Amino acid sequence: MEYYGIIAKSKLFEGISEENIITLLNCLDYSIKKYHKNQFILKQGDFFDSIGLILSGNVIVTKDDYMGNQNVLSKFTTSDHFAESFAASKLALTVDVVCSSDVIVLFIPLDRITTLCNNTCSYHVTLLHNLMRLIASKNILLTNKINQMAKRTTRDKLMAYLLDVSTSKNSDSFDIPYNRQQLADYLSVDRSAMSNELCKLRDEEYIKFNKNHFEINFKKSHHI
Amino acid sequence: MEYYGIIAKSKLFEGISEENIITLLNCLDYSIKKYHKNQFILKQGDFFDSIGLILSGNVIVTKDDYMGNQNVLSKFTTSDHFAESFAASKLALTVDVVCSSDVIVLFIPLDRITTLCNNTCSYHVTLLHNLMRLIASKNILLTNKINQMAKRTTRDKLMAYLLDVSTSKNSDSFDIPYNRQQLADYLSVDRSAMSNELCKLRDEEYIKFNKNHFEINFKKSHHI
DNA sequence: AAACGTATGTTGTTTTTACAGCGGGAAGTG
DNA sequence: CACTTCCCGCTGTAAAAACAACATACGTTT
Repeated sequence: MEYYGIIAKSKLFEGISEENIITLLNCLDYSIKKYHKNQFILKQGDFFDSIGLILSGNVIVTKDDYMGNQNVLSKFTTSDHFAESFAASKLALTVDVVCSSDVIVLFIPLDRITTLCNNTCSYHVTLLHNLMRLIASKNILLTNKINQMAKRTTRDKLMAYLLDVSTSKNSDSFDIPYNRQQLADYLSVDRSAMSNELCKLRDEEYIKFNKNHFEINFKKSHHI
Repeated sequence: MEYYGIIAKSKLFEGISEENIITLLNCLDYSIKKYHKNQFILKQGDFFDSIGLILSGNVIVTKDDYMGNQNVLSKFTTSDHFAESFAASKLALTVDVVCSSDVIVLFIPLDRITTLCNNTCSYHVTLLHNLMRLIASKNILLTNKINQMAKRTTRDKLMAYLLDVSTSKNSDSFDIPYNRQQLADYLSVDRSAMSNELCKLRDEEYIKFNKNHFEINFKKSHHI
């Protein structure tokens, strides 16, 4: 296996050295599979009990809507992992996972991670904690996003988003990780309408911004 | 402790008998706290390392928006659990947890669940699996909801939701667990506008419905 | 039967959004 | 420099949503 470096870079194996990964993998009953471009790795409706870790290539997660359009929900690349929530939940997949290039994937059965082995190789617990932390963190992110998207107007969506970022960075002045188009996609609104709304918010002195740097000026206390 | 029955009913301890819960709790270094109505259990910004399991009473999860309004995000009652994602993610709370009645809570430190004890009490692993399954399942639900809410029009939101329910029930004919107002709240749209759109969809013969029973008539294949 | 509450559908008005299109500025490139 | 590309802001129009108000149906209570 020439892939230890790639595995070590993944968030799943964070904090575990390459040497320890070699030992650990022996516990994990892993398998490696190769796919061609455009091949399906997983299909909607499948049940799947393993985590996928991409050793090489790129995959996309897609979902068909009622008009038959294929929507890309997310993209993953080398060292990223996928399907962990489906494996852990034991629910059927609600999406497709498709190769956008030739791909090599390492699969680790989830129960080999959650059921600690007898020899308790010391980093097995780290892996379990990483997995749980990753799934739980995603949970928080998704909940926050829903809270932002649930606002009825673009203005309120923006305010909710900016307030969340401000809170997490613990400052009224902060950078956001998106440009305008990416932010609009994130909030699921039209870019130009959003840009317009941002400028109105600036003119009304709720916020200041320059490129992706923002300052907010409303934190609570607006009302007595 | 007169609460074993309540604990046994929780999803966290599903599949573990009351007797085994008594044994298991000894491993878990739990604590029990009592709160008055309107008292805060957890506040935004807190870091918290335990899972809360409600032994008695009701709590609400709230979040303040930029206008200072308190929005209720969810409600929990006896046998429900909360804060597991924050504990597992090690992230700061982005919400408040407040008592809407007098409340008694059982707190279990998360690392006592994820770090299995030496005597390996047999149901410790079940608890860990339950926890992971619950967090991962919520993850899937949230992802699906985002995918539905991300549609730009009420019509598309409805279609995405109904298609998801249909897929999960594996049938074109199914009940949904919401009345109109609840569905509108779930999709974060206006009830009457949504009701209107549902009727248009019916008139265009995309769907049929009666109360909370729906039949869909579009599944893919609409386009060749 | 009458009165009431709840859930749902309907209609008209106002507000907000999407959409398409354009222009200007910044950054990169030949 | 000339040219392209990308990003962002701006505008007008058409579509959609929110909102408010009311109608209808159905069950329950009195």
